[in-house]
Amino acid sequence: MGRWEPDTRGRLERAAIELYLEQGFDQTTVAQIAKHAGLTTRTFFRHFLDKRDVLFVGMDELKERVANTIAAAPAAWPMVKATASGLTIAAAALQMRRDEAQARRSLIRATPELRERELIMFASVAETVATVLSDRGAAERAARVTAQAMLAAFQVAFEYWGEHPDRELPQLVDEVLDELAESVGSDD
Amino acid sequence: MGRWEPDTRGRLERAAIELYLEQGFDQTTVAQIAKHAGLTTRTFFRHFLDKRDVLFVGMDELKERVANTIAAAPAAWPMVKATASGLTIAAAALQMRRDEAQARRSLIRATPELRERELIMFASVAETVATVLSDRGAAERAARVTAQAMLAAFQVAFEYWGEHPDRELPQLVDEVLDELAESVGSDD
DNA sequence: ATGGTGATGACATCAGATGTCATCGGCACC
DNA sequence: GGTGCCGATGACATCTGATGTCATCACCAT
Repeated sequence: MGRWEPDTRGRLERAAIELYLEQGFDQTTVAQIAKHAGLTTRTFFRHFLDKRDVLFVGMDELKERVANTIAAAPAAWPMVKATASGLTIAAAALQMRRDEAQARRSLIRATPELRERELIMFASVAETVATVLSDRGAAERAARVTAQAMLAAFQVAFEYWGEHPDRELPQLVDEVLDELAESVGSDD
Repeated sequence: MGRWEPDTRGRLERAAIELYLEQGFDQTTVAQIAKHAGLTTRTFFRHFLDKRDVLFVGMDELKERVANTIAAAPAAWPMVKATASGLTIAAAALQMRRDEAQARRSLIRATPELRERELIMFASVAETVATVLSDRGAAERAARVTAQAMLAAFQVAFEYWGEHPDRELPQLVDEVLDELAESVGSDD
């Protein structure tokens, strides 16, 4: 697709992340990013919704994979088991890019604007998961609360992973989900 | 405190909400709000962090009330029961200002920027609750996931309340928490 | 009355975001 | 191999949110 130098989008993405890590998100202007990539400000905004968008590319695809995994789970599985299988896929994907994922997480934690965007992303995944669970036959409100709560558990595991980078994220997700079951379980 | 016309902050708040409802959040400029209140743009930003802040004043106080309620719950109560008591307080407070709360919710749902801010607010409450639960002696990670998951349930109830304005929010919170216990309970 | 204090106005500036139009390269089609 | 269309980019303009700076004014204590 590149008419001049190829891979416009990729160049912008790499330039942005490099500058964000170097001098911080707030201190980096879109003009700097564009110049660093040999392009113009206007072109940056043709490829990304806003300055934050750069750090969340690929999340839509991951969301799709989670949704497909849950949808493909055996119909006999209860909601939690099907959902857990989807979350494990996501955790494994992040684990494979550990250093990159941790670096992005650090950036996001250091910048409220980015944290907002991250929360929107998680909420979007939760909504999608809830829809998939509904389609599997679950009651809508129960599907929503299950999806939201399990995504919350995923976030806690993700956060814990940031504090213990040598642990394995999929394992942490399992542990936190167990803790959730124990604490809010109806046997309490 | 008012040197010229009194209640600067209140006038700005009312002007902002009026204009947001009249012509939408995005279509309203800070200059319009300030002019409508007989003040200047600069003064608006002296009283509010940003354009969105106006719609979330009072939430800090509500957060404090929730935290205090949980902290004051009998030490023998399990995490979920103590947390539920705090959430019920919040639900009752919102129920008392039903029309106002619903109007704000509609505005927030119509504007992604505001949704982001709402999620930050919920996350902040969840963090605070997790800290309180930790202080009560719960294991930290279990406290975090319990707080996050129960706040997620609260959000689902709040959302459902928007779709069924005649239901009582505290009752809905109870119902959704029951659904959560049933679905993620360790007896599954 | 008088000087201090804190809130406000007036002005300037910067960055994010968006619209508009010209331009340039590649591609299909003739 | 020319010709013209289409999509991506550059150049320019503009709007608005946000922030810094400084003067000014009312109120208050003394």
